[in-house]
Amino acid sequence: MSDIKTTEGLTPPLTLPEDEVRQGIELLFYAYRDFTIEPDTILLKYGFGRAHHRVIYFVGRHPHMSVSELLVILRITKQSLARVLGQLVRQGFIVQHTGKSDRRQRLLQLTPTGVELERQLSENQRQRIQRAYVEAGPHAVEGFRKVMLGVISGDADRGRFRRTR
Amino acid sequence: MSDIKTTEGLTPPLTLPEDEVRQGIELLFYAYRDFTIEPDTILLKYGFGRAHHRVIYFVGRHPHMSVSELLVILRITKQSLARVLGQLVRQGFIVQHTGKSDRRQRLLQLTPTGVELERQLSENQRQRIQRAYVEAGPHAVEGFRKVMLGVISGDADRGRFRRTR
DNA sequence: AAAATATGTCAACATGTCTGACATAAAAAC
DNA sequence: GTTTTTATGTCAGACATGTTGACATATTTT
Repeated sequence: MSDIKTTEGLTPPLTLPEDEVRQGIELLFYAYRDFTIEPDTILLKYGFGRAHHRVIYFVGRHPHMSVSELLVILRITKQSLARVLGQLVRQGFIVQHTGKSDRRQRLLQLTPTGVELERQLSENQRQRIQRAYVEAGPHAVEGFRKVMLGVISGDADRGRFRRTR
Repeated sequence: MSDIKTTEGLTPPLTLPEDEVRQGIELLFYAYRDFTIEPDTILLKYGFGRAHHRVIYFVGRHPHMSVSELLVILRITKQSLARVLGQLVRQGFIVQHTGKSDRRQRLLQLTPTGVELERQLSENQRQRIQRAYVEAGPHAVEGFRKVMLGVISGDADRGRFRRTR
C-alpha cells in the first residue's frame, strides 16, 4: 500500500498510468454487473433476489455451516439474513438442524430442491468463468487470480483461496 | 467465442476442475464486496448511496455525456437515475447544460465540488487496484484483463476497453 | 403537420440493507 | 449452581435502490 521505494531496477513500473487504473475499476464494474444479470433473472421467477442466491451458493459450498459463519462471509446483519434465510427454509430450499456439539447452532444445508436451484442459478456463472478461463489460457488465469487476491482485503478472506493449485 | 474445437494439442485443458471455477466465482464476489465497502462508508456521510458514486464516476469519466448514454452504461431505468441524478444536481455536484447540436439533450458535467467528491470516493478504489497491480506485476495484469474481458458480456461493452495497450 | 426522441416527473411497489430492542436456549465462566 | 456470554430469532421502523406504468414537454426528424 505504502511505498514507492522498492524499485531497485525491478519489473513493476511504480507509477501506473491513470488510465490503466481507471480501466481496472471499470473492468470490475462491468464484469460484476454482467456476472449477476442472468441469475437475477432466474431468481425473479421464484420471487427471490440476489441475496437468496448468495445464501444458497455459500450453503451449497459449505454444507452444515452455522448461521454466524454465513454472516461473516456475507458481511450483513443477522436481521438482513433472517428474512432471506427464513424464506428459503419455509419454502423448502434449505434445512436447519441443531448442532451436535453446540446445540445452539442451526447448521444449514441445501435440500435436494435447494441443490437443484443452486445448480440452475450458478450454471450461467460457471459457464461464464469457464469460457473466460479457457479463452484466456491458464497463464492469464494465474494473473487474474493474483490481481483479484490483491484486491481482496483481509488475510482472513484471502486464506479462503489457499488451497487450489 | 463459440468453439471447443481449436484444441489440437494446445495449452488449455478443456474441462476445468469444478473447484477452479468455483474459486473464480468467489474471487469476483469477495473482490467486489471489498471494493465497494469504503466508498459506501464515505457516501453515508453525504446521505448518498452506491448509485450516486456510479453516476459521479461515469460523469467524471465522460464529461458532457448525455442522460441516455449514462442510462446505457448503468443499465437502470431513467426513473431510477432521475432520483440520484436530481439529488446530485440540486446539491451542486453535477451541472446539466443543454446540448448544442441537439437541444433536447442535457449534457452532464461535474462541478469542482463534484470533481473533489469523485476523487475522494475513488481514491480508495484506485489505491486498491494500483496496489494489486503493482504487487502482481504487469504480466499478471495482462492476464487479469484478458479474463475480465471474457467475463463481460457484449462486444459493445468490451469495446470500451479497446484502447489502452 | 405528424411521429419519434430525449428528458422529466408522479405514484406505487419490491427488495435489501440498516439500527435498535428484546427473547430464548445453550454453553462457558465464576 | 448461578451468572454471563454466545448463537440465534424476531419485531419494528427506516432508508436506498431498483422496478412499472402513465403522462408531460421540448425538440428533432419524417
